[in-house]
Amino acid sequence: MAYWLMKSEPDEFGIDDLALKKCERWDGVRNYQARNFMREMQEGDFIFMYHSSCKTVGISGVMTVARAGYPDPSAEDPSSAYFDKKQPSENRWTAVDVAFEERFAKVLTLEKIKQLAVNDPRLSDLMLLSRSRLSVMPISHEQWQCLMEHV
DNA sequence: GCCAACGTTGGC
DNA sequence: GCCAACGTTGGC
Repeated sequence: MAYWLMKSEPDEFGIDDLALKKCERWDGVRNYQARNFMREMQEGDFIFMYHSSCKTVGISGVMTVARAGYPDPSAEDPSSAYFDKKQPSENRWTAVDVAFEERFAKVLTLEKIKQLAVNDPRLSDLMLLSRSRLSVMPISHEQWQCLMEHV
């Protein structure tokens, strides 16, 4: 059992959208490190959904991995915004399916997480705070518990 | 909308 | 294989 965090822009697809749809493909990731983490995901793993580039930035809820990594169909689809123009034939990219688990009553904001990290050594190596542009990252069990205590 | 951070591309 | 140019992410 592993824990992860994935970023999404809620104007595109947020926790409310997932709550309605229950299950959705998570595609369009075009960064190697993020992709490699997605390839490690196992069915049943827990994922924080993180809302970025929006009014209230932070963790908005919990998802689970419904289907482990598989070739991302959007990379081969010329009509997709995520079409891989360089190498459409050798699908380099990975998608997973995610299932809705929980929507937090209040977003656990980035601001709050930064505050918590000042005093709680469990959060000292949270990748969210050190790797600003990484959109998929692992979360340790300790970090997960610590963050859940403040939801 | 600005801009810092940083990943990717491509010339050499 | 270096590194400058370029493009994208994401907080503010």
